[in-house]
Amino acid sequence: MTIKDIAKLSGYGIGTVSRVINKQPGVSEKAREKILKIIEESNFEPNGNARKLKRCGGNTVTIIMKGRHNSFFMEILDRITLLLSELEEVVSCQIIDEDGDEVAEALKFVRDKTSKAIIFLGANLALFDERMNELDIPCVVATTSAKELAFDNVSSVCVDDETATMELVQYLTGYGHKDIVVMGGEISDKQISFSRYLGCKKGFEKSGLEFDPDKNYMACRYSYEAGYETTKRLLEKNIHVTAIVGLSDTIAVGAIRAIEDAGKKVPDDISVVGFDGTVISRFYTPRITSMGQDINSIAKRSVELLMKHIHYTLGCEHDYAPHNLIEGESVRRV
Amino acid sequence: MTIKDIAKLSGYGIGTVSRVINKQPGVSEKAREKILKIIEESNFEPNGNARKLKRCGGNTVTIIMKGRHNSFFMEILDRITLLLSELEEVVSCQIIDEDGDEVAEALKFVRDKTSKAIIFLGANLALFDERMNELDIPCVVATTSAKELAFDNVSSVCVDDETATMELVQYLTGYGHKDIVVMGGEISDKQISFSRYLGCKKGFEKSGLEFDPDKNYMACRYSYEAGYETTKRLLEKNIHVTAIVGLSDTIAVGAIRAIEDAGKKVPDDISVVGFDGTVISRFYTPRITSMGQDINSIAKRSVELLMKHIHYTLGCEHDYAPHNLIEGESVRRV
DNA sequence: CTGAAAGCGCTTACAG
DNA sequence: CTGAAAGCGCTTACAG
Repeated sequence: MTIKDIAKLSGYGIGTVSRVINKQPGVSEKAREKILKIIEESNFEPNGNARKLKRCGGNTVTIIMKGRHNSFFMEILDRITLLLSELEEVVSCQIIDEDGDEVAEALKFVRDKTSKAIIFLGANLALFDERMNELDIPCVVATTSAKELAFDNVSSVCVDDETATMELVQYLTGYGHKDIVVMGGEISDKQISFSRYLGCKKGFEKSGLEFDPDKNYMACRYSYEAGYETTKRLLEKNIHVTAIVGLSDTIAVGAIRAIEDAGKKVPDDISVVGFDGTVISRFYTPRITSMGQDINSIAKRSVELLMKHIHYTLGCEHDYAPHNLIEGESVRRV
Repeated sequence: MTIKDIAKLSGYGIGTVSRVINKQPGVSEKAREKILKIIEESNFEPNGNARKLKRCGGNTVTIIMKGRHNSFFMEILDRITLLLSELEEVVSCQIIDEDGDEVAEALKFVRDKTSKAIIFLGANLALFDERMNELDIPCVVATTSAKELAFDNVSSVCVDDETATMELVQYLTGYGHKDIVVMGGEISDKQISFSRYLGCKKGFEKSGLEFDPDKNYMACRYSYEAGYETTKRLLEKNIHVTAIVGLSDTIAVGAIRAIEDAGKKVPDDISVVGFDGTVISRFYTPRITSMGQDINSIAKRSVELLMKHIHYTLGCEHDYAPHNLIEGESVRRV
């Protein structure tokens, strides 16, 4: 069943049928009704590939999500997908490895002419290199700031990671903690982890504590397993620690599990805080105090910015979404 | 940059270029080399939409995942994606609501001619109705058995939910539990929850306990929140319960949280077991005893069956993947 | 308001 | 082994 069949069946030409399908003006009410009826009856759906070929590209909004075990991203993905489908956008999702190359992935979709816009859920800015010249469709990076990139088609939305992390550390020092170890991503100035690292440093310093990277910071992937292993290594060193900052809730969960396995209690022996404010932080035992990222804002603004790009081709914008500390039961005063 | 440009640049015709691109025989080594070199230099990528139009359909394997907060599905998705990309398949993922209509979603991809095959991650068989006539591409349903459907293009892989659930209940009764409440999905004979429900029943009966649906089974969505609320309601009833079976790890987590919030302890006051064997069950405090589904097997067999369909168009198969109990710290003897 | 025709960028018989 | 041509199913000026 093609547009040609519908034309024949309706007695009109394929041009008129096409106009009806695409809700274009310049068709008599009579023709529209008749054609619509026939389309309805025959269950006709235009061939997407032909349309995309003719239109020189698809109209799918592609979401590239980095990391498969990231419930924080999943929660954002959930919101974004919902918002986009309310706008009747066709959305497709690609999930790549935490260490994957999101730009290479995005390029595929551009070359393949299927996507009209891309949302990156997580990003390593180091990968946003000269290949971006080819990536000439609207993009939004969610949860990482793309401000310094200064590409005119790449907007971004994220929380102020530096400030949020600083506040998280200060929260602990406010409870009297001095021996704090922070566990977060590899420190590269092109990654989100770097802002958080700077935030840690500031948090320590503002609280009058010295920040020694070797002592106070441990690189750790954002997973339960990594949080567990890193904490285990820390505990084996047998140094005095009263609080651990996991720069994701997954790390915090792994940390708590490792502490318990070492025969200690959270928060009685060691306090633990997380980052992201994902659902598990509210359902873990003990509830985990976590720096919550405003998932709704991130999703909403990401979609808004993308739509702006798509419809008005304005310059790009870089927004902050709110963060706020969610208190749980995993911190005690020392 | 099109195939025409490559033809001009290389001095050959577009037919020859096309043959080179598609690795078809009947091209001289000389021509192949020259054309390949030019394609390389110009960074040319054939227009996917034109190819798909010509070939009467895309070659994407589409995965339709039901439910956005399902880390069990995410873990399977992870494996399947990996396996498919090792086979150099193009894969795309659609995430729909837990209560969404996966068949309607699949139909979109068929009508749109983008997918060559579909993997359903989770399914409500009630939706697999006469619309399936139109869904005439290879399909695999993962985690739900599609055996009774008897469509010749729909294979399936899942654990033996009935037996697994029975064993889970028996595990508890083996530890002396008699007052057991099971929390699982709505009981409809077209859903996975039904097999598990039957398994419960069997487990009770085989242990010499009466199974009263009103007393021993509570319908509950597969989420932390639902597990929490359902358990809260249960505890408020103030009936004697020594063990709760959550038919997903998320339900079990919610249950534990609710029990703790009621001032009781797991497993001291109430034992809790989960289902799925997801990562969180191993990192929760206490570690949750859970009926593990063999994620690797499910993923591997799903991909194998799909490939069989795609390449040999054999009849469909319905496979069981292994299940095995993972003991944690959430059960005590009574 | 409507239709005939060109053309999007490929693939694939067909003829050489 | 190679090229010219038809055609996949649409959209969109263009002419009427």
